Amino acid sequence: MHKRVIALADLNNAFVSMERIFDPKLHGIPVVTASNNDSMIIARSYEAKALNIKMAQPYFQVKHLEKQGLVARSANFPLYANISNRFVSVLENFSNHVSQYSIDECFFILNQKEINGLESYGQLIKKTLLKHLALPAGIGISSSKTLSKCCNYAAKKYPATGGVVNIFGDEEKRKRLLKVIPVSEVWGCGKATTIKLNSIGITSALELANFNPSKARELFGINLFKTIKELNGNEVIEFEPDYSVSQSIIASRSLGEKTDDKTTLMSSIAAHISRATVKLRNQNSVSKTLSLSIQTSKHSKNDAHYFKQASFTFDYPTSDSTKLLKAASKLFNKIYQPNYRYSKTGIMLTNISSKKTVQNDMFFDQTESEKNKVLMSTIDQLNNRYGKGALKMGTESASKKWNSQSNWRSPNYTGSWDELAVVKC
DNA sequence: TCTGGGGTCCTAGGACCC
DNA sequence: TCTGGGGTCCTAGGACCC
Repeated sequence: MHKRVIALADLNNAFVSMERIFDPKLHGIPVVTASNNDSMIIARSYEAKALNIKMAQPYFQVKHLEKQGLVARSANFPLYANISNRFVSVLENFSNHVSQYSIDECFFILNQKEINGLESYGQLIKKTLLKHLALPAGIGISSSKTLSKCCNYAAKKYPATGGVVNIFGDEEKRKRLLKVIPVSEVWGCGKATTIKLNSIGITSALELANFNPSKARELFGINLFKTIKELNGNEVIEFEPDYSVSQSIIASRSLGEKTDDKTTLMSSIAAHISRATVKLRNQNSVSKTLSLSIQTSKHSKNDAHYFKQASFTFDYPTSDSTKLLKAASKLFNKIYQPNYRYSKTGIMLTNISSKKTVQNDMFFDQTESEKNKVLMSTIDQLNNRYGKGALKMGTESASKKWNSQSNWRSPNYTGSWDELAVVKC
């Protein structure tokens, strides 16, 4: 059976590398990127990893390392998204089939008969990313997504690989590679699966690859079955799922300060509705179900934990912020309890369908729908022209107290005319 | 004192129907 | 004096990913 060449490009320490493009001072020193509220570490430079800083570690635990030269940046997602698009563009020069998997990873298909060999083609791609975008990357090449993930693991872990690992069509290499990869590092094997696999004596990726697939299906479910097939070089996971239309849209934030003030909480919820519906309308979709959640910190030892979620299903799917806000307000009053120190609010839109395919029956108020459609597109246009948040719903502005901290945010170099990098020459 | 935000898919269990 | 079986739809929750 003919096999396709499935490659993966994965940016090294993506957010830190992206910050370094615009601030050369950050090279060669320990740098981390902090999540919203500057609370958690979501990217680390090699130097930061060497200081034993862990992924997802709370920042306050490593703050003392600032004395040893640690530098923090607040996450700047608009900037990262922009650079990510350029990353995809570069890869499109090398492959006609590029499928972006995450902000820093792309799968792509290569021609098996690549003239100078797949490995040197991989090196060329890596060099081009470094030259054009100043982004270091690892390249994995094999015949399945899961194997290419394994290749990438080795490309990063073993400098001798030169950052490119190609095992396409090489059975011996595949076995050697999988032998040195712990099963916990296999794409799709999380904590729970790893514990269960270890308990039946499977600790390496190779042992997993040799595990009976139907037995695995029975004990672990369909996903591990697929993983095993993929580890054996079979392309099972769909190459190009449609990422352009989300099936659920989430908007949530930790609050800058814990509070039980209803106005503040509702104001944060209104802002979530705004962001979520813009995204919904941009993909030409409507949603039938709104869920809302409020919660206190899971980690606080002194406070009682409270998490409550409620949802509402509309008679007709909608993308109208005002309708969603009204529903959110009702849900909020249903689940709100005073005297808790709330730390986070969130909403989720589900039951999403394309605007075109929605069928309305004779009771649907067409006039009102048209009126709101015009209002929504006006809001979107004004926000596009004058910047995000230029026009807001009343509730949104009622309180700013929930806004989160980001004290070390780099400028939005590529997304805002006011924040372009200044080059002196 | 201080622990993110955004997704996907699968599964189990309840409601309801015949 | 004894508790069908199969199907569908929905929801909540879990596991995983970055």
